[in-house]
Amino acid sequence: VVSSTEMLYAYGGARKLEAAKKLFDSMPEQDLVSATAMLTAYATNGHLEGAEMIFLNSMPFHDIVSSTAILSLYAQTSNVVKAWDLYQSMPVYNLATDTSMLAAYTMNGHLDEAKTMFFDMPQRDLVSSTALLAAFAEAGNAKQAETIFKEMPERDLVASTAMLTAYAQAGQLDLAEDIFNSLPDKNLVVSSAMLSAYTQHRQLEHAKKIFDEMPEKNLVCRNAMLNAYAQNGHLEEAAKMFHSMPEHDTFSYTAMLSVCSQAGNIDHAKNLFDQMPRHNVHSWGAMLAIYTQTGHSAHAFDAFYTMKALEP
RNA sequence: GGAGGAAUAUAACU
Repeated sequence: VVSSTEMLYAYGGARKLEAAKKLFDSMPEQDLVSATAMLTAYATNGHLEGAEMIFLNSMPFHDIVSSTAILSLYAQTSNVVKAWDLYQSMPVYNLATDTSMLAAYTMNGHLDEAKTMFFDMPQRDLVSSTALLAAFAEAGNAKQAETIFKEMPERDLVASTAMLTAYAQAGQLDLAEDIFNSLPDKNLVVSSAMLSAYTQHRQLEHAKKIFDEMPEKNLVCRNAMLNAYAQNGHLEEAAKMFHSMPEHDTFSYTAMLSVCSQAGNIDHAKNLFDQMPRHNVHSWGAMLAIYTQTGHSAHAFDAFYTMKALEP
């Protein structure tokens, strides 16, 4: 059971959900630990139904680790109410549990609840502090983010990235650059954050330089570069970027819809929209912009109401 | 042997 669980964990981390499922189903005995590893594999892939099924049907009982695993998934998938209900029902808490509940707030724009949660927690550490810092960052509150950052006894790359984003959101590009330049080791995430900071401040050349110097690239940083072109009016470069990407997600498509909107190309937009794997408020919002701007008011109303219905 | 934090997209509002 132990070695199979290690394998399960590895499959989960490698996003090999099918392989994980197969292995889990073939295990002669499943225990709470292996079931939690399977739950986490679903969670890593954003698969809420699968994770809930494991949680409800494949666990002899729930401990703090298994409950925290699904709590974290509720946070990621914007299920704040489910997260709170589960959290309430738990007999004991620890730092990871509290931080997951905190993340349910910070990841979904509930800044006031996040603050209350954070200061009511019996313990705080680098991880929980970074969660709140990121919430301040998103709210454009660099001052409060800075307070948290400076009070941290130790900082890591994750915390520094959150602080960089806080400065960028607040329009303090120079301070964001200071953080970036002070880092001895950079990764894909912090470089993407800096890239987007340059995009936001209309410094396309700097954004491109960061992108070109990145030793590894993934979907997120390619989307970020696509948006650097799109948001700075370089429509042809944006299209070229889009077509050169090995894969696309809803972020890539929505960025391209915005390119079509700027180019006034409604037919291409419709094509892209139909190709999208999923539609959400962002894709409908982009279509709304296109319809509004081209005077297709009936379609615009459709898009508007569809969007409203999708809103959480 | 299993759980928590950072980067990318949308009309309007702020």
